[in-house]
Amino acid sequence: MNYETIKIACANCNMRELCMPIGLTQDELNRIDEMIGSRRKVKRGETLFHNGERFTNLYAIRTGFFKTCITSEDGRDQVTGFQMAGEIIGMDGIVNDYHSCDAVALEDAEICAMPFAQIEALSREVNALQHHVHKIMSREIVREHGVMLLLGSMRAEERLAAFLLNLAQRLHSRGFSQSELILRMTREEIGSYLGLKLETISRTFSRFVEDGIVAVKQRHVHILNTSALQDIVNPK
Amino acid sequence: MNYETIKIACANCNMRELCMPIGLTQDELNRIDEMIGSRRKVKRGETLFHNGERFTNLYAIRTGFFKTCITSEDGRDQVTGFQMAGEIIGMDGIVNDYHSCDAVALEDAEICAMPFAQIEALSREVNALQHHVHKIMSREIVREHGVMLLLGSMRAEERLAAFLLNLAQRLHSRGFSQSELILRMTREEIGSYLGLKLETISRTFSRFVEDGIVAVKQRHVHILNTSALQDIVNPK
DNA sequence: CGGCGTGTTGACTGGGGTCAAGTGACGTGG
DNA sequence: CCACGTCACTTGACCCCAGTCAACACGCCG
Repeated sequence: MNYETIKIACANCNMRELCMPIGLTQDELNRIDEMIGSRRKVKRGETLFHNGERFTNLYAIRTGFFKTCITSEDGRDQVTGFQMAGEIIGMDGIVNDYHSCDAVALEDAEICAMPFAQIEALSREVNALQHHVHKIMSREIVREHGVMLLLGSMRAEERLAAFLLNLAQRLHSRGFSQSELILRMTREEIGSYLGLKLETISRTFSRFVEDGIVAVKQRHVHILNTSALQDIVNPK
Repeated sequence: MNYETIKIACANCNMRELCMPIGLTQDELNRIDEMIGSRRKVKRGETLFHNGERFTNLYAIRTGFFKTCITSEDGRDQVTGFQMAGEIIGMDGIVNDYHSCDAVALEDAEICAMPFAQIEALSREVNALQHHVHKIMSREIVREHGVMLLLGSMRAEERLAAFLLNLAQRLHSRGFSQSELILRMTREEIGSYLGLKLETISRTFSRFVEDGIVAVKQRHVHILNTSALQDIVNPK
């Protein structure tokens, strides 16, 4: 049996509590299940959608890790976020019916494509779904406020510390260790997200290692002193 | 008759095409009218809502000018946006039922408070309203992507040039001159938004004046050479 | 008229960018 | 299984843009 054809119901998906509203009736869950058009694999390096592509779906990440990035007219690149299992991407496309950023898999991934027209139709009938969609978009707006604060007023050490804490916290809430993590992105991609150059990321990692705050071996990061990181982000 | 009590119907509001979906029937428009709870004045310097306040409404700006800003634990301040007539604010509050930023009037303003619960209820029945709400939130997400690009990869001149062009464009689409504008915010607030210090804003303005790109007299800005500004934003 | 908030300008500093060299991990193909 | 090439990363030297600190100017309002 080809794994790709298995239809895993939302009801049985271990990401459900992250990407679906809670407290749905069985009937409502079934209807959402029907809405999910296709589950698809995206190989590392492939794009799930790209700038200029017609918008039709939101995507729920089942497994894997993505980055989203925009490119300005003159070729500047900016990573706007890193997304992991249970998170929803594609909302940039709603406003103009075209995506305005690229979503690239940083490791092999599986996603659920959810036709947005059907999300809208169903959320007219299932209040919890409607409110959930609003919350997801609001959450993204608030997250971006935080990134603006980081980009607008933090120094390199503070940015990287905040980045590591955020990643660790999100991984932890998915059942992974809160102190050990594997970076799925390059130093350059971290730098782009944080508004820094890759050399600065590298140097800042080295300083953290010197100070005994983290241990770094390639993309394996071990956070040795969480509160020191927190003190860097929020100097008293 | 007290002006504050006048109820101006959405149907007659000259901001309608900016904050409302187009193509509504008269009946739908009337229902939206009923939804608008209160029209209220906010004096310059007053806050419309603030961080930590319970979220109940979205607000449509009828007249006036606002800034939204967040404050980090250690007291850092970041202006996350400037909003003008026809724009909707308050969407940060949806995700947690509490606002996570402050909205401060930079000039005397009038707003329409729209109870979000009623927006949700009505948008279950009026498809155009539902889609409009989604588009507004998506637009905000995309706008913030642009700010991230600006903060993450632009130099001071580029940031200020992009800021001025954006302001001028938005004012122009509201029927104002596309070359003359009055800044409603201080240099410090511009700086906060652009991730720069007020001295840098001041110096960059001076350089633009030297180069004959703009004329500046206090908060009155006259854009003399739009394409020069565009070249600064997008160096070829 | 005087005081304060806002803006301008100068001198100096420093954090992060730039450029360059070198190292190490990994995958591919012989 | 090893040689090689590529890509990612690290580190150093130097530079420059924006931050910092400080003095001063201007306009507004009491």
